[in-house]
Formats: sequence, C-alpha cells, structure tokens
Amino acid sequence: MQLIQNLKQATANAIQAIYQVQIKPEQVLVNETKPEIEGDFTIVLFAFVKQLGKSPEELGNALGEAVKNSMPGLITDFNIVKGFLNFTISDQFWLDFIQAADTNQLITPTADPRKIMVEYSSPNTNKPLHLGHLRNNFLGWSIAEILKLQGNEVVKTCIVNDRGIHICKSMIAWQLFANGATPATTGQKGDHFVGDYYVKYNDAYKAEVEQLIASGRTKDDAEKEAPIQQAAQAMLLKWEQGDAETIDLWKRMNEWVYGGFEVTYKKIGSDFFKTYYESNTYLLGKDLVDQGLAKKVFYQKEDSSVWIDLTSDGLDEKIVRRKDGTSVYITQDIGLAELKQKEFNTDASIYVVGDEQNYHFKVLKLICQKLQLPAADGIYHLSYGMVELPTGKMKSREGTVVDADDLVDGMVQIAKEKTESLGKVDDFTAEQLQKLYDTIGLGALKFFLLRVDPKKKMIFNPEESIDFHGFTGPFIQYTHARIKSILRKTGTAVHSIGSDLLPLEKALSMKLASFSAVVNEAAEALDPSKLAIYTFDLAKLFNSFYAELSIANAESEDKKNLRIQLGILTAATLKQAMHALGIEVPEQM
RNA sequence: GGUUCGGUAGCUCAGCUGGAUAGAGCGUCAUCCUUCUAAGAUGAGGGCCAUUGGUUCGAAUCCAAUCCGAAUCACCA
Repeated sequence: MQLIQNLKQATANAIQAIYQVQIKPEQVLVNETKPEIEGDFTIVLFAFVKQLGKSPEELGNALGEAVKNSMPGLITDFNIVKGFLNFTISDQFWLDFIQAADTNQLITPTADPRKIMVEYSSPNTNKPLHLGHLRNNFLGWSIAEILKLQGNEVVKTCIVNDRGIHICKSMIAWQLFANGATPATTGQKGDHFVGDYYVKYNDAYKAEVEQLIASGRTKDDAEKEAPIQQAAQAMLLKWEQGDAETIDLWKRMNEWVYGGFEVTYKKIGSDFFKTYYESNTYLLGKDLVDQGLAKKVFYQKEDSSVWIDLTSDGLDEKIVRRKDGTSVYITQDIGLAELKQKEFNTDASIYVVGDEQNYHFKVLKLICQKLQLPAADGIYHLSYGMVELPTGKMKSREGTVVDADDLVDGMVQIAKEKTESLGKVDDFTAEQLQKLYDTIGLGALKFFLLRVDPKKKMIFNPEESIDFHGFTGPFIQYTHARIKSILRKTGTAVHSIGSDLLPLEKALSMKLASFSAVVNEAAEALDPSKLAIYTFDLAKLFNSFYAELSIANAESEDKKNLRIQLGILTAATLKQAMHALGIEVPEQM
C-alpha cells in the first residue's frame, strides 16, 4: 500500500531532519497496530533507539510529531507504548479510498510487466488424472491468473508425456487382454479405459515375475525375463523405428486418452495456449550436446557417452547423451527450453512440477546457464509438495490413487445434497442448479488444495469429506452470495458516504485497501495460498461487520451509502481474488 | 552417506525479511434467526512453536548441533 511507503519515507525524513542520520525508508518497520491498542499503523522504534542513543519515549515523541506534521490531515494522532510508535490515520483517508475505488480497477498493475510462460499439468497418456494432477493444475492455472492480474503477459503451456515404455505397457496389455474392446464398446471414459490396461499390465507382470522366481530365477533375472516386460520393450523399439502398426495403435489409444482428458480439463477449468507433445520433442537437444562439447561445457568418455561435471557446483556428474547416441530426459528438456524460448521469447519460464524433481531442475538450469542459452536465467521451478494419503504415497501402478474425476464428482454431489437441504434456491432451473453444484463442489476442492503453501506436502484423507464451513471455498462463495442478496434489496446507488467510520467499517476498509499489495505478494512468491488466506480474512471481516451493523436499516442515509459501497467493494474483491484461484462465486446460494 | 525440504493446539494449517499477550479453521462446550442469506456471528477451552546451545534490548522466526519424517543423488520420464 502506498500509505505504508509514505510512512516509511516520512519517518526516514524525520530522522534525517532531527538527528542528521541517514536511514533508508526500507529500514523502517511498519506493522498494522494490534487491535487492542489505539492506532492503525505502528513503527517499531527499537532499532533507532539503539542507533541514536535516545529513549523510546523521547524518540517516539519527536518522530511522532514530525511525521504527523509532514502528513497533515492524514495522521490525526499518535501514541507510544513501550518501543512502539502508533499512528492513527484519519477516517477521511479511508473514506476517500472507498469513494474513489473502482471495481474494475482494484489492482495497481506492475510498473514493469513481463512475459511469462507457465508450464503445468504435464499428464502421461497411460492413465487418468489423479489428485496430484489436480494440485498441479489448480496451482498452475492460479499462478498464471495471479501474474496476469498483476499486469504480466502469460503463456500457459502443457507438455504431454505421450511416449515411452509406460505407454507401451498399456498398449501391450490392451493387445493381450482387451479382445478388441474400446471405450465406445464399454462406455468407459477413454483415459480410465486405458488406465485400466496399465494396471492390468502390472498385475500380469507381477504374476509372471512371481512364477519365474518360483521356478528358480533370482528376483533381478525374473524382472528382466518376464515376457510381458520384454514385449513392452520390443514395442518401444518398434515405435521408435516407426512401425506402422505400432504407431497406429499408439495413436488410437492416445486419442482415447485425449478424449477423456478433454472432459476433465473442461470440468476443472484448465486451458493451455500451446500443448507440446513429447513424441515431437524427445529428439530435441541433440545439437546442443555438440555445441556443449565444442564449448567444452561437456566432455566425452571413452565409451563415447557425453557428460557434464557439476561437482564444483556441489552436484554430481550427469550424463547428457548415451553411448548409443540417444539423448536422455535432461537433454530433451534443455532442447525444449530452447525451443520455447525461440517460439515465445519470454522473460521467465515457470515449471509447475512436483518437488521430487528438484534436483532435475537445478541441473537443468545450471546446464542451460553453462551453455549460455538465452532461456537459462528465466527458468524457475515452482516445486510443490506431493499429495499423500494417510497410508502413504499414491501409486497408479497399484491402483491406490484418488481419481480426479471421482473426486470432483463426489464434491459436486455433496454440494448438491447440502444445497438441497438448505433450500435457498428453489427458484433455480435445473440447469442453474447443476451449474451451482459444480461451482460449489469444485470451489471447495480447489480452495482446499490451494489454501496451503504449495511447497509443503499435504495429506488428504478420502474418508473425511472436504469441509464446507470455515476456511473453505464455499464460505467465501457464501459471503459473496450473501452480499449480492443484500445489494439486490438495497440497490447500489451511492451518493454521500459521510465523514466518520466505526471500527468495523474502518477495519473492512483497510482490508480492502490491501488487496493490491496481497496480489503482488502472491505473484512475487508464486503462492496462491496468500490470496486464499486474504479472501478468507476479508470474508470473515465482512461477516462480522454484517452481524454487527445493519446496511438496509442503517442509522443514517450516509451510513447506508457507506455500507452499500463497502458491500459492493467486498463482493468485487472477493470475486476477483477467487477468480484468480480458479474459483467462481455465485450470485445466490 | 551427500544435498534439499519439513517438524507450531487433538486434527488441518497461518505466522518465518527478528518486535507488543503465538493465530485461524475443523472437532468439543455454550450463546444468537418475529429485522439485510445461520454454508453465518459471538464466546469458552485447548501450546515446553521437535530438543539443546548460541547471537540479540528482544527468537516460533537468525546460527550451530542433535532427534524425527520426506524427497533426491537413474544411461526412467
């Protein structure tokens, strides 16, 4: 908030004027004053007490007087408690803010907008999306929206992992066990259909390995010799050689999966400006290996494999090209980073990827820097923690995952039951009702996954349903709907809003005024949870305000106008903040 | 073993660029709908901020060590 900046500057100026000591404004610590104490903003004096050798009382009085005088009309009073200098801001300042606030321009855009790529989602085409993907999708989408809100240009991309041994596993299992069944013949969603064959593969593989061990093989040998495993390997080779039949099957099965993904993405609201397919990008980066060799960033071993030595950076030696000349994962990623940079010329590229790949991205950035690629310094890994079950990690292979579609449908169902039991939307059409259930169910889920610090792992217990009360999406949605309901009755015409504020009116005004700063913080930290917490605080504050003060039957016309305007602003702020979290807010619920 | 991340109320989490008496939500208990939406509000109870030491006027926050948990250190992606 500009006001805080001004306070810092004024304090620094005062110290300079009174004590002839240079202080940078950033060195001045300004907090919101604790509720029990009189005042709005507090300057912590201790640091200066020591530096200037004055008592807190003396210093506080001198600074308080000087700062107050330098901001006439703005600061009405100050007091000193222990080492804290508390300033009271004039009601008029907040009233001016409320009066001038524009619901279409709640945020001051950043002074230096950037072009930023956000890559997220990154699904595999051998199985449906699960809870972990949901956290990724919600985070990626929200980060992109927050950056946009701040005034940046954002390019959302997705890299689809559509090739490799894991895809071949589903394909082999389909050939072996499906008898020609398709999603159309079974009526199953395509991604689930294919995912089932991935699980069938692993069941068959496990059985074969057990049998081989029983017949006397060692575990290692059995795992290598299992026929279904060898068949998958052979299929991968055929795929790479471009075998027509294999490519055909691959395309067909991937299409089934994409059909399923499209439904899920549409439902959860993920979208991408550009989708990259690994089958097109997995050969990228080969020429960069040669360049790296020429630049002596890489070196070749006797078996002709190519490596980079990162031991001086505290990491290991890392292979970038196999002895057979094929490239590895990191090489593809370097190549893709270069390609993306060429296509979009972004200032920064954010990869929303789980924290299990922290090491990989550290290496990726380092190698790109050593190769002096233009993309290098803009690479940022937004590392988020895994979603785990009380029983431990989710494993697709073993079928111990919380399926994304099931989870979303379950949430919508709960929203439906809850809404029906409350009976507040009897005038809705069937279509409106369904939309409302989707909005609330999905809102609860998204908020649940976004309200915690992205980098922390989280535990999800499928036995306990996600709450609709308290620090939740529906609570915020409800508050919005409640405000809208009130405004429908009072109207929204506002003229004079008076000249004084009650404590709750003031608290709400201050909270509203800090929205822009919170968006900047969330953008800076790439952390939507900061916005989630803000929406909750704001909604809670409004609800206290609502419980205490009447809007429609306010004590005066000015007060009524003021509170209507506060309602309008709160609703608009909640709506915009929630939108940046990917959550819609209903007009009525 | 190396590296990185985490450990705050019964549970889920804020707070971490050092500042006033450590905060929410859920759950528990109590109060409030003849007045604007009770998916709400108000209050009570609940804490050796993993442990120990250090720096400081001041430490949940910074530093060190220890304990516990996770990820990673693949010619998988």
